Amino acid sequence: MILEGTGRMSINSSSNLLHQQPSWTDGYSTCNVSSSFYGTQWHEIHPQYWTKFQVWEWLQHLLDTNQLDANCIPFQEFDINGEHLCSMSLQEFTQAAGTAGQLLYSNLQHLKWNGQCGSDMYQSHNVIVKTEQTDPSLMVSWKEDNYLYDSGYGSTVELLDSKTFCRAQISMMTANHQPPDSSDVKKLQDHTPKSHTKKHNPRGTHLWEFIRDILLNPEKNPGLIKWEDRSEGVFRFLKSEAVAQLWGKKKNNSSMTYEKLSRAMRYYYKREILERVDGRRLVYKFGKNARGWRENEN
DNA sequence: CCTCTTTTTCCTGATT
DNA sequence: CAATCAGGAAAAAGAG
Repeated sequence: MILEGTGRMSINSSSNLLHQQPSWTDGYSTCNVSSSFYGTQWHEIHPQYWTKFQVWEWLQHLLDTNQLDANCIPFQEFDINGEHLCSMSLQEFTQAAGTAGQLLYSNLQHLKWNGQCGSDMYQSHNVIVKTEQTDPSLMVSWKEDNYLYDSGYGSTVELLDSKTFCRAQISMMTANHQPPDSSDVKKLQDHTPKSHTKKHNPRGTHLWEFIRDILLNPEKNPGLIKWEDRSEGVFRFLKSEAVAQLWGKKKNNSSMTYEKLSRAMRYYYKREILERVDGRRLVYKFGKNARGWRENEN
């Protein structure tokens, strides 16, 4: 049902299978169950919007759930907000947190792309809780993606099960959440800039953000889009139809095409989210109203 | 149910 | 020629 599967496109799964997990932020809106307990917290909004404090909450949470020693993670190294955090590469994480960097990076990537999963997961708060620590297997699963992206010419997007991983993650997250008194968490529940609810869509479900995040995740970007000029925000679609398929998958619309996606992109010109780059096909440039794409943006 | 914004569809025509 | 680019129009989707 959810699958497109219409044999319209060939499934050339033979070529290099690349990982792709396009649906970041998917579950944030629906995962508000715990807000009644703790107020808005780091796990309720996209990492991109975390405050410095929420970044720490997240770090603390990882320490807790993984039963790590506090000195495993140099908090000082993470005196940064979510936007900055999201822009960090695996190398930077490793550099900042040593071996734990791997874990941090993996977890963050998962959060970025998977959000908090469906609300249904959260319901199981105290029911399912399979008490799975972050054992090696789970760590590995985080590193794998939930989707296999086949970048073959036919641009077929094949999705494998993602709920599995979400479930694993949620169970991990909830496992250690005993009653709502858990130490640190509740002390600061006000830090979330609820203000993101300003206009529309507080989370990142917009097309330009989707594009931006593909760009920002080189590890997960199998040559779909490439920076032409990183500092200027100029980028180029390498596989236009493949990106469109990915976008379509995210929107559960199997008939998305680059033709249609590009129309939406063109609407961004007027809003200055994108700037026109003429003469060059498949090339776009982030405009002044696009946020979060710069390397050192704050 | 209504309003406003964003995205999707479709289309005609121009460019590359 | 096939892909893109350009926008106008209008419908569909989402968020409030």
